[in-house]
Amino acid sequence: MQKRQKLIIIVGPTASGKSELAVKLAKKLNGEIISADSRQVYRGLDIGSGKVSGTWRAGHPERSEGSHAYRRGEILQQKLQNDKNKVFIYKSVPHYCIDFVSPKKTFTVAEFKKCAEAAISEIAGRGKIPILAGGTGFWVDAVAYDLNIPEVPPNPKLRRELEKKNAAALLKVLQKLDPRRAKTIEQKNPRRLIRAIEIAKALGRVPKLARRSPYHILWIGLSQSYETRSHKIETRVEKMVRQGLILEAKKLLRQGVGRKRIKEFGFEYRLTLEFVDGKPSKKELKERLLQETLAYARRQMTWWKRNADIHWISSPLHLNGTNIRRTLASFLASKSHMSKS
RNA sequence: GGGCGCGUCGCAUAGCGGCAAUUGCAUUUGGCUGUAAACCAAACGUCCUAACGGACUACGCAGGUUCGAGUCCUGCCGCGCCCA
Repeated sequence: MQKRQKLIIIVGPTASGKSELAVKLAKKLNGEIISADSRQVYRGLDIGSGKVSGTWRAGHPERSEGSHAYRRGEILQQKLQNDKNKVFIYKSVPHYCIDFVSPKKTFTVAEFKKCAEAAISEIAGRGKIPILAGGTGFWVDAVAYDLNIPEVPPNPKLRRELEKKNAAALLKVLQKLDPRRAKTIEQKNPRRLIRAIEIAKALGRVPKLARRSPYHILWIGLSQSYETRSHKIETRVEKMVRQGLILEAKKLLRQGVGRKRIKEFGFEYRLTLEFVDGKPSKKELKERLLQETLAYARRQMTWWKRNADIHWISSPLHLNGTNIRRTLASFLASKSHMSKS
């Protein structure tokens, strides 16, 4: 029987300190980090997505000599586009799958999955331990459970066509194409229905979702009390606005990213665009940002709550707690391979 | 002082005399098969019941008309606009 690759996964709601914990663990355990955040993959979404501020480095992640550091956004980045070994460095720890896609493109879960898997075997191949950290539940699970996401790329033309129909009509279409999936799907969710039809048209039917676990995983979750969370989020919102969330949105506009596209990058950007258009005041903007962020954190927790494998800790600082320390130690001592199998 | 209009469940809105009362936001809970910070669902006066359901309290306040009033009438209070 083949030994499974070890993987540490860090999850938690926004502003819980995932990045900090990931870096801490990476340094302690000689690991490298894979980001699992659906917006931090894009270049230019820095403040609004809460991205850490790192630099790009060409060459092998471990060979510091002969490699060059580039500040994000510099022209030299173009040179890096073709460099397979480029790596995003934050606090001297390499980060993968972050800050490398044009915001004009759409980067899907399936692409992320490939990116993360490549990074994991890359890291493991060098004898280091991969740490997957991020707030996008679906993306994390896609990797953790090797979800067999159907190989059907988005079909914009079909989607545009289907978007004209309502949920009931879409359901009828799906029922004809794939009655089995029609029974299990959320029957009032147009987005899901459209996607299911898209898959069914391409493959005949929607394949059953298989959940495997190709990795030996240690799940660590960060959670805090409601008070701590709202306090932290309030601080984060203030900081975002101060650091130039509004300028960032304007910059995206200037770069020719469409308004509709920008709104797809989440409520921060949607609300900021509304502010730019002069609807709410700055005070209202902050209030709404706070409100939306709290609601978002709640939804994230809904996703993680049902995952019984997660070891919850309340702060990155509590890594020395007896329980988590023991768990970590036995995980590291367990007999899985560190190198790729 | 005169004329008009408005006061509804946190906020905003709807409500031909049959109403625990519409819708949006917020809130709470939950879901999630290539948009996932997206998208979708449920609950949201109080109490009782496993449930169908029932009881009570509610549309600024006080009266009145009516079998029945958020809805009509009178007065009061508060708010807004216009004329003085």
